[in-house]
Amino acid sequence: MTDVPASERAAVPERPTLDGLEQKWSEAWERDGCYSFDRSATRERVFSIDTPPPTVSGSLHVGHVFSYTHTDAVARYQRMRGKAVFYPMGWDDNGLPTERRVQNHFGVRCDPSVPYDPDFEAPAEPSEREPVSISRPNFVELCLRLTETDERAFEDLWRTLGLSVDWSMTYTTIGERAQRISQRSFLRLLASDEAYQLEAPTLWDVDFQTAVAQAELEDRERPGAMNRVRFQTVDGADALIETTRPELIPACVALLAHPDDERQRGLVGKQVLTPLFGTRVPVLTHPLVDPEKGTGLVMVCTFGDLTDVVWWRELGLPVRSVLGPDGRLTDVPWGAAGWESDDVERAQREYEELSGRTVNQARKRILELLGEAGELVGEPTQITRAVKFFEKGERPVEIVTSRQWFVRTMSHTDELLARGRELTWHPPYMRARYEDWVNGLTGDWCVSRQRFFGVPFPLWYRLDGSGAVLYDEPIAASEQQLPVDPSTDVPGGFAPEQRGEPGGFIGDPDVMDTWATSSLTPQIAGHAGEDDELFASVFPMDVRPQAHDIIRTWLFSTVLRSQLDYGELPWRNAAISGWVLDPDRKKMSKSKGNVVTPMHLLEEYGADAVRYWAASGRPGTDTAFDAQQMKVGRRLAVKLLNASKFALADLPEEGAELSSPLDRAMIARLADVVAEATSSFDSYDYARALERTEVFFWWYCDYYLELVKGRRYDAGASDAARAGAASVSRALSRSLSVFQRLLAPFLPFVTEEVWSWWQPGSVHLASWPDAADLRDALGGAQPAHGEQQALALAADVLHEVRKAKSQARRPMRAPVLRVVVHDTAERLAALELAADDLRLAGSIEQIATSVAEELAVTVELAQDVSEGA
RNA sequence: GGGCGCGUAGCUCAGUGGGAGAGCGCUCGCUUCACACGCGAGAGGUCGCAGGUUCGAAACCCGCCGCGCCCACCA
Repeated sequence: MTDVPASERAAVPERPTLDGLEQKWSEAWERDGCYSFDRSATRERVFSIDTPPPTVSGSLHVGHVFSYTHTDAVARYQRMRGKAVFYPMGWDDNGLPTERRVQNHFGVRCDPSVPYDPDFEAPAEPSEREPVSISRPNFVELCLRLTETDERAFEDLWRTLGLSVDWSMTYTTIGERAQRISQRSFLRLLASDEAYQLEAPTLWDVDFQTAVAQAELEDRERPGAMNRVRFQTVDGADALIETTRPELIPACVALLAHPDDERQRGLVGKQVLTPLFGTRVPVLTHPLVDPEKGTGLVMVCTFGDLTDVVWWRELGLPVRSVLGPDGRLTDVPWGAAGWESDDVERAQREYEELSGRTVNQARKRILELLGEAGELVGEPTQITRAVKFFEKGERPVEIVTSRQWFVRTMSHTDELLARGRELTWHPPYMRARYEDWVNGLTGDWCVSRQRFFGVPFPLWYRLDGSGAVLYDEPIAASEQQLPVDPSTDVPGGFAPEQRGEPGGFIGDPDVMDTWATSSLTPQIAGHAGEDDELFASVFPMDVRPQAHDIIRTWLFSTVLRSQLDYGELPWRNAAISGWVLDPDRKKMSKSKGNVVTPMHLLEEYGADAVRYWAASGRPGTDTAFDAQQMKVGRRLAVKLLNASKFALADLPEEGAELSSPLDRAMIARLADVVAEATSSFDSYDYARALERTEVFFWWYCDYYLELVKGRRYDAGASDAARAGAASVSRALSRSLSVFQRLLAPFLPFVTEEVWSWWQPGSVHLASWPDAADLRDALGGAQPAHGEQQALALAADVLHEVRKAKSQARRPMRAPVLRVVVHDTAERLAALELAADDLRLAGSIEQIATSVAEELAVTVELAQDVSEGA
């Protein structure tokens, strides 16, 4: 700690205030490059953060403020520990939400087959009629234009909140670097056979008409009807099944029973005819069939749900697909190979009633047809069941056969589980979510999406002489070309005119799953493969902060990509934050309409106050939104202003000694608090660090300051009094410096303000307080046990005196004739060390003592007597 | 169905083997020389229920109940 000459100190304001601190200091930090990453630092001196890039097209809400404050507190702590903190910001701007907004806002539609138009101007007004078809690069340009405003709104918020981000390191997930790195990583996966394409049953959203991944599914409760339907064996026996999806009867490929189900024994091995369509399907067995469910006999279709896929694959069943990518039933060639029927004419006739209809329409119609044919047994049962939805979708996902790109995960699950155990989780139990997810994976990661605003696959395909696509011969871009957009760029060896021509080429029309890019944030932020020096100094990163709901997506996929690219973890720690719940303990979400936007909170309570509320939420724990806590935070900030003003009114003389017992004892306690805050921060428990600091700070203001105030004002009467006053001054400047720094990670604005009153430079670049230094300041020897007892006992007695005055309805400065303290001889001896301070603090004329088993205090007010406990 | 977490004062929560705590809210008091954006004091709890281990359990073990989240092959 450096004492600055009084002439160079900023004056302590007459009336300190929190107003305007956000703007004043965020401008100063930007101007001074306070949070610039020190590129000269080697890896050991770096603390690197894999910042979550917020989805900029989503709404800003207090949940953002909550978790980003947690990370910022840790970042500020590490910076004060002397680390070069690598803390970039990213914007997640690629993906579906942006696409939808661009389509509506500009009245355009992306068509990857349209060539790029460099002179394209977006329509000023969206067309009333048909949307304009534009090329993918043009569409992406519009997306970028729209996201720019969103990103500014986020940046404003982050600056007002006081995130100590190095804004020169900002990246976007659709930016050129992100595209290049995503494409490069993909090409390498392709070369090492970790990426492959396959035509297979794929989870499919019929509205967006794109493949989706297992990780993007969620269950929603939906009402449905369970229908009992009659199949018949060729010799006329009934085989009853129950189904919620009768529209898939034409796609039925088998009936299944459990191998041990006696009731079905007569049917197993036989052929049955599908109702209405007369297709012969076998009755087989599979252990996954639950004999307790329905009739014990289940229909397998291609494909009604994921279980169908399992049965289809394991039993080697044929594909009979009736569902198109738009969610409507397609035409079907009854009588052709694979579509055999005992009554082709009838099958055609019945199916014409369904063809072209949506799933729901077809379901309704086939139930009528089955009813008319007498194949419906009994009344349908109304049930509620969980149905799989794409998390951003509006209709249930279907399973459609299509050609997609996959990244291998199933062959790496053991490595992924091992990496999960290497990673330090905060809090530790969050690892279970990761392990559950890895253990529950059922297939490789489908990374291709039939969308537009994303990173394209850097691939083209040859066309044969008839113009058919030769998917098995992809032409990969070279790494030097990246990033490429195959819908516009041309592969080596071809001319632009050959696009789409027989013998020519065609670009891969798909883009990558948004997580395929987000899973590379450490590489993107660290400029992997493009700035080797930087990347080496930040990777593997120290910490990934994120919320628990995206462990299965973001965290998992990042671990996977790092494992595939480098064979190691992308970071050492995962700091998992909870959610912000509304006061009714429901998750805040746009759809529930319970979202609280943060900007007005920052204006009303101040950034430090909002941060205080956020930092009180413990790692991993969901926290209810509570404006009351922000008021408490504001109180703390105001208290720091005033306590600082008090302490700085009189800085210590050169050579002032910490001679007084209470001062020494307080400093010793403070050293313990520093030690605890430090170890809490080291294990990412910012909330504990704050709580311990705060509790002690309030005690310090309420008891310590009151106990020593009198001695401080009483300076000058004698040598002893001067020494006593000098000791207070020394203790105040010591302790205040420590409090200001302990609170700096949480309340960056007010701490910077009070620091500026008496210290050079930024508090955020000052060194974190050190418990050993504080103890050294006591002259080597720890305060004696008696000094510690004196402080505790003086506080207890002061409390009793205040109680007596309060109960007598007298002012706190009302004089006390006599206080009798009853306690053990040892403790009474200790109290003697604090007697002078106590007398001044309590306006006490005389302190008498009496030996007793335990503490009791008698207070005699002037003209009044009151008993204490 | 499996897993994880939680259950302590009206509210939000801390407390991992030995005094049941904090803040807010509530009540009462105090124009106190850092702070009325303040200060002081007080009331308020069967620590979800039941059993066990222990000299001693809010904490450790077993079971149950309730809430939340994640996962699942929900026909």
